[in-house]
Amino acid sequence: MSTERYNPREAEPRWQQHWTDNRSFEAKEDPSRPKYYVLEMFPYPSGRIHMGHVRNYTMGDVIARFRRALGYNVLHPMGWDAFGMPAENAAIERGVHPKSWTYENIATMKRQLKSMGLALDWSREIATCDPSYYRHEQAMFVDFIKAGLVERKVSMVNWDPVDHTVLANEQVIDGRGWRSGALVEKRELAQWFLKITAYSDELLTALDGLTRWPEKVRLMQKNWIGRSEGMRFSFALEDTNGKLLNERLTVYTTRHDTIFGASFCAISADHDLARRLSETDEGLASFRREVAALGTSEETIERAEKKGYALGLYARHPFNPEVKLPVYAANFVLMGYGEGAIFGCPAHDQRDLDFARKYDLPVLPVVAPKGTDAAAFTVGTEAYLEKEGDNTILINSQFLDGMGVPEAKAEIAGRMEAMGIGERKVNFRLRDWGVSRQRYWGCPIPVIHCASCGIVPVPKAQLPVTLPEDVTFDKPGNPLEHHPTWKHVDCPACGKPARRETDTFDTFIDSSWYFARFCSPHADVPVAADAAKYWMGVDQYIGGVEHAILHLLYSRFYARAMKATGHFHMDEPFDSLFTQGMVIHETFRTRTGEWVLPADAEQRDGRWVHVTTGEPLEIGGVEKMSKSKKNVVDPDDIIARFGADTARWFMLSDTPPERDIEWTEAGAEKVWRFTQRIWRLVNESAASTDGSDAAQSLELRRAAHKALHAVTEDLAALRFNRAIARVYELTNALQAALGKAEPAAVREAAELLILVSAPMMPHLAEECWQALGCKGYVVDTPWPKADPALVADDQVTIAVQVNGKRRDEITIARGTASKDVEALVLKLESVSRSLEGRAPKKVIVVPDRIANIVG
RNA sequence: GCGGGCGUGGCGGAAUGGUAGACGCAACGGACUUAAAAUCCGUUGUCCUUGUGGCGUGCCGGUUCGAGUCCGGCCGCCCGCACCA
Repeated sequence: MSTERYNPREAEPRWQQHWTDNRSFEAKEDPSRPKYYVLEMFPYPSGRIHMGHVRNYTMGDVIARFRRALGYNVLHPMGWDAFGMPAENAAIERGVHPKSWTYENIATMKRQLKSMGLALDWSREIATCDPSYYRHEQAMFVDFIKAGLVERKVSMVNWDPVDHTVLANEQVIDGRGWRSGALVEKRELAQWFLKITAYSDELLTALDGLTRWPEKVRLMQKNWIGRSEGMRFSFALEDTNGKLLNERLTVYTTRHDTIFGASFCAISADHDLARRLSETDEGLASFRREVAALGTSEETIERAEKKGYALGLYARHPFNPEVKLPVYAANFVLMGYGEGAIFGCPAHDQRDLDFARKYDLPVLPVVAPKGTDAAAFTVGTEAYLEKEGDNTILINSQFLDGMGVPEAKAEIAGRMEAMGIGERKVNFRLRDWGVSRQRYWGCPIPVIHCASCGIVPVPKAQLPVTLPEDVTFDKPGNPLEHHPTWKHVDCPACGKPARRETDTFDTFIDSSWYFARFCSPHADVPVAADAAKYWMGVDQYIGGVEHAILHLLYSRFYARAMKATGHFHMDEPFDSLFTQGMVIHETFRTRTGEWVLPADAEQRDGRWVHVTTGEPLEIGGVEKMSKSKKNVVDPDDIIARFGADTARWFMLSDTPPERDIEWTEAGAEKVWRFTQRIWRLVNESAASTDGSDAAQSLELRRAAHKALHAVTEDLAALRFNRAIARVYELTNALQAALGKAEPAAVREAAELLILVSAPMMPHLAEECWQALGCKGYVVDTPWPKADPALVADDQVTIAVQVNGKRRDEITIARGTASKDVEALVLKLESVSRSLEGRAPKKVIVVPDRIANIVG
């Protein structure tokens, strides 16, 4: 057979053109057909696509093509998360305008994505930096203001001193800015907030309904929202002389049962009381400065020592007037949670214990395992925390003695409520979402500040508020603030000179509703209801786990906020979520420690050296591909050398999609050879006309239909690596049968091989389809149906065990009755030998699987 | 510290409580070739006394006719959150 090699470089662009000309992937609403919306997290146009994109978009594409073949009306759109700081950094570093930088990147990346042969509907392409997109974002924000979902408050913010902007709590990682890596400082600023906390409970409880989300992601969100049930109550305060003040101290606790173990109270350094007292107490003022300096910095992370400053105030114990609890300002009490004030019970809280030991405060255990002698039970340097299964009771606690913890909590809550000093209260860890950013390349916040009218939303008729293009980046901070004219406008309410808001939105807002915009990307409302009702929710959403909290939580909130303002109809936009693993690669570095690109490393005489310098290289760990470690490969290179199908197939083979996959050159070459093997095999199949072995034909047909059946199930469950293993099996079976099986069987197997591999290698499939002389195109061919009679064998080989150890196997007709199997196995010589003369006590038969003789 | 996940050949990994190691890679042997590459055929968990054999899914124990899978306890690795009262 002298078939020419398959040439992806020639074939792939040709098929891509065919699909484009054919408008194969443009989606139209069609209520008569079942829809399927598959979406991958859209990319930030950073410059070029990376292998992580290749993996992510390949997975989505396989699903899109598979569902389409199954008869679904598939929506598979693509767009650009186009606002963000790298564009401004490019402007600062290279003098390019953020807009042109962004659009050039989009052009490059679009070309790259097209070269992957993705089944995308490009007619729905959106870019979040386009006014036709962000005008709707602004309009919805105005509606959010009216609906009370927006708040402007002065608050302590996380200030990134490198990027000169505010960060949300979610964007501070280990005390550093998520993008700049700079140590975050605390500052007080007036900021715009979206009231995500209004939905805390709702966002939490609705997680239970997201049954097709990874359990891990649901848990992460659950912990992030952080619901806790406790009590808010207040202490009477007195001064050093025992004089009652006309001010009470309110604290939050989840352990009100331990109230008799209280030995101090502590308030945050930012607490209102501490602020006021520091005006006259220089020691306190300096303590407050010290705490502020620590802020969210590294030292805090490394568990700064517990420190406090005694305020000279005492809290009266609500049930024991004899006991006075000294009140401290303390560095470990957070202003943002609960009341910013606590009571300390050292025996049962490690932080409180550390604090008490330092300041020599009493440590009185009040909870102990049942049966413990209360007088003898002490706590040393480790607080006693009850573990699961501990049977604990209250001790040293007057009227609570002998009660269990839940009972004691109920008792205290009841008494405090009766006394009118407190009530049960649910608290959340989740904070409101600060959305103001002091940056240029973002969506302008559509608000005007007027000296007489206050804050005035921009009237919808005046939207969009577009970004000025004539900006400079020669000084730090926000170019919008420096712009000579842009911020000066007349107040829409009174007409007097006023000032535009110069903050822009956090870019997470842009990505919190794009999935809905894709339903009607050209509509003159944010989301056209009919289109959204047809296409939403997203049947399969795919992206990295790194978005498990931020993007996915914001989107869930946004859906609700849009619903509340009439822009959307559902709460949960993503029916099914899949988080794929990263692409990892070996790292190389020189003796001097400089990272080297894999493309510049080569093996000579078993040693790794630099391609041009010949310098010896050390092989480092296999790590996530990153520019800093230079262990990246360029998708363009791979596609140019091997073709898109090879890159796609590699990304799906061997490793389960949720795990990290290691890219290797050798692996890519193997896949490339496999594409040639399929090509050769299909051509040989087309020419195979003289086989006549009926048994081989049946065997091949069985193999083909089994493979089809298995691939169908595996793709539906996103088990791409298993689907691919089944394709290899079919390839092997076809190869073995060539020249022996009848031409019809060979042809059928070849056709099925093409069709089941098509979602993964669409170009090669089309090319093979033509080579085999089939009608039409693979892209228009429905997914085949496996013949059940061929999928199930009529003979099965079952294992025969004696006392759970495999001793033999027998081949019997499928569905043989248990009693017949039993009779059969008891006659086996291997069985009687293994029984060593004992009589069989019992025989367990699992039909078509196994027989186990107990004796 | 809290929460979660994972430990299977030389490697990536298969395995509804039912024949552990599918499939791929690597390695080895052979065919073809002047030679190499490519391709094709075969072997490959491990041990021994090579059998109709023993052992084997991180370690220890349990449930079961039967455990990689379920339960309990360790060990190791990975991830998320982290002074949240």
